[in-house]
Amino acid sequence: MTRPVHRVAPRTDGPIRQDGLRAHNLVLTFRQIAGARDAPISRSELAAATGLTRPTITRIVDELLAAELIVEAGPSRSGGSGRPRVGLSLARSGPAGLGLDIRADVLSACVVDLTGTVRHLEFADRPGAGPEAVLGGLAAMAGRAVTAAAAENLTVVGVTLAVPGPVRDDAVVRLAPALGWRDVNAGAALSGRLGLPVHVGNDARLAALAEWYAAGPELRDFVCVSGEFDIGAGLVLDGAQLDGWAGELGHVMVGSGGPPCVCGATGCLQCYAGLESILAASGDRGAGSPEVARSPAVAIDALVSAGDPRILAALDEAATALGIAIAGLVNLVRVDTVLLGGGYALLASWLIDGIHRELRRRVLRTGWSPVEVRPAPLGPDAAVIGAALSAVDRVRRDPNGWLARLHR
Amino acid sequence: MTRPVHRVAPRTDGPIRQDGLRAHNLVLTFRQIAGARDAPISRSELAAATGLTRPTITRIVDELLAAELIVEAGPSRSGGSGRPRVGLSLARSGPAGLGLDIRADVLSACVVDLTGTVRHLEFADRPGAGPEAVLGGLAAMAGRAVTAAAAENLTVVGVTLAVPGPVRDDAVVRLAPALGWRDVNAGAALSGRLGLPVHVGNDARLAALAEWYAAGPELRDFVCVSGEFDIGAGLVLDGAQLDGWAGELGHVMVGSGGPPCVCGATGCLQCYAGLESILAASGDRGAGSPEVARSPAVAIDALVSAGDPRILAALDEAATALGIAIAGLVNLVRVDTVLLGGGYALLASWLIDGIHRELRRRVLRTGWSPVEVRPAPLGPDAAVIGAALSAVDRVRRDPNGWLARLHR
DNA sequence: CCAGTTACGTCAATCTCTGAAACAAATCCC
DNA sequence: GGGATTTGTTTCAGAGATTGACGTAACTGG
Repeated sequence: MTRPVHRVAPRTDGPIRQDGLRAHNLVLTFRQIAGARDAPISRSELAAATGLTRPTITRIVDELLAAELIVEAGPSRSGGSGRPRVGLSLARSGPAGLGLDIRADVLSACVVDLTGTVRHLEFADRPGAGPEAVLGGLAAMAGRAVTAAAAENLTVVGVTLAVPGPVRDDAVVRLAPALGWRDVNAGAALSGRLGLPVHVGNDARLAALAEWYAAGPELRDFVCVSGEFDIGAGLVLDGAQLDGWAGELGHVMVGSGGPPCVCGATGCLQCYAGLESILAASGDRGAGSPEVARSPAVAIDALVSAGDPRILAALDEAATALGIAIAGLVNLVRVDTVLLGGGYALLASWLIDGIHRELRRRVLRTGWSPVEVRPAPLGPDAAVIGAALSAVDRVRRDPNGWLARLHR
Repeated sequence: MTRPVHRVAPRTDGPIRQDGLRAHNLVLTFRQIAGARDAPISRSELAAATGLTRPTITRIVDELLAAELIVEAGPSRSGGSGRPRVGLSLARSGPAGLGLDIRADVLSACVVDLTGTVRHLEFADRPGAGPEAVLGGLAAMAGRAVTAAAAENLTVVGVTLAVPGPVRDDAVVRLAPALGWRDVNAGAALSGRLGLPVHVGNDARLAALAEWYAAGPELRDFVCVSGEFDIGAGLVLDGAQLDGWAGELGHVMVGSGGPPCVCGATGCLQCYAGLESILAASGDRGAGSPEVARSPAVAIDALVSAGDPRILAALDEAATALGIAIAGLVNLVRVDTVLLGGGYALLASWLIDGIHRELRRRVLRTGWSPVEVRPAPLGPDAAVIGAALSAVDRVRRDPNGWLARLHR
């Protein structure tokens, strides 16, 4: 029986030589182990799942064990007779990823190990001034996180910073209106301070990665809509995240007229369904205050609990706008699930019906294959966690790099 | 120097054995030859491009020559001294693909060879009645095309039918309002009559494939918007077509109110920018008549030439609507080129400015990386040609299947 | 306690590519 | 015409990887 995994097949570009073959099969085996997640997988099962023979699996497993990328669990058998199978699973020590995130009023840092488990999660107030101060704060947090990781036998192999906005070359923040950043080379700045490779990624994309890990392999085709001020959509399609996906959902047109968006156009989704816009539409009460800035979703939730009728109307309007934008997305991309992430996770119960209504109206496909809309379990922390996962994911995708490090 | 190719890397899912290695390197070499297109490539260049050694290339090339998948061109050298290099290029006989398309009032069939050259293109009136009559007409055309291909030493290895609408399992037409079809298993029906594997694909997707071939390897990230009544968008991203891309652009919302669309909602792009809608908006003159049905784009063009002011207004409105929808798409997917295909190719000069205007307004990215909009060279025939290409593409992607056929 | 069963490890055989070298072929340049 | 140059073919030994067969380990059930 083939076990489900996130992605089995390594991509081999270029010629394969004998050693390339070896590397390929090692990656294949490793991913199978990673895909097994909670349930440790035995050597025989690996042989069946990968199509390799048992001797080959033995050799590869030995190599992975020597590198301490995987560990042998105690003998665990499902029932039959015979020698019990030895479970193999990812090591909980060794390589780790460090994620950083900048939210409205708070910085966060997160360390995950190879298994995707969160081992460290820390928050700090966000320094108000320009990029320099923020990057300094992030670097300090990152330093603390690296030592905390080392104390648990974890080696941080890479850092990823999540930012709300488009990114160029995995390093330069093109434009992040929520931060007031424009063409900031955050990758180089942090990399210089930390002495580690730093990638910069879009927060919605990274949030989708975290939700994907958390949800398990059944979730193969979905978007995760998230954001506080900007609205982004992370995509997983056919069990993979897509290079070339921009996901700037916030600037999809959902209505005519209205106030101009930061982008200059009118009718952008953000102006109807951004959390700040929802607050403003509900009567502007408290918008701009510190506690609202810290978490506008909580502020909205509080208003709802207080029974404010205007916030319900604003949420309804936001749901319609989100529904229209998501309908456009779902018409273009064949996903079967929509996760409401970030701040929307908290507000999902007031949004889902309205979104569903628009999807049913505007997406032909819902007639024969329904689209599910549900809150994303990780909520606002998804982006940091996703950033950390993306950093360690490089080892997961190609463990040969980690092996090479040991042979030196 | 590495030559540009559409996609160099074969995707190898599953384990690689020693013989798999051999197959992999053969595919690699074959694709390099296919990618060279017009300019034949020599064995030495292949060695340099693939990273394999010359003896290995010699062996692989011998195998491909024996299978008659490639041919040696006359000695062609670029200038230096020494023995002239022998150019290798794809054979113009051997495997071929057959494409079928159903347009408003006309059926078409097309045969392309391995090189992607159109070797046969035929049109026929579309029988009016239900799916059965249409499929019968297609089967008859397909039969003629297969014999015509055989006369030129071509073996049709697969058939693809293009339909305007979503398709399930490469075989069943989910819904094609323009044809009045719903859940028609066209794949099984045609396959039964022809005795060949028949796949069914979305016309916009296949049109994008054809335009991609025609444009050459520089075009790596684009959408091709096309359609007569329905509007679809085919996508090529990062040099590959995407499984999971639906591309139903026609039902993206671009305005509020207006008449209800066939999908039930209001404000769909199709209602503003469908060719029939443009005609209707211009004063409904001749809409529904046979010559308009045969080619609404030609009818529109004729009105423009006649200096009708209302058609210009309708085109301007259509351009704005297209611009809004395409802006939404471009916000989600990082493409740098938009091709106006199908009927829009003919009308491009009256549409491009309006589309550009909306893109500049609504797509953040245009500030630093401009998006080009231009007519698609193949126009309305792109879908049939793309269908034929997609059929022969299976051999191009994995020539080992064709080799195995010979060894039997 | 022993047979049956399943899991895992070891060994020679086989396959493919590499690298070097020698060689043949075809052209350019002097 | 002869030398230089580049391309393509052939040969050989060698390395690396997988396979297939056999042997060993460990547990269940009677």
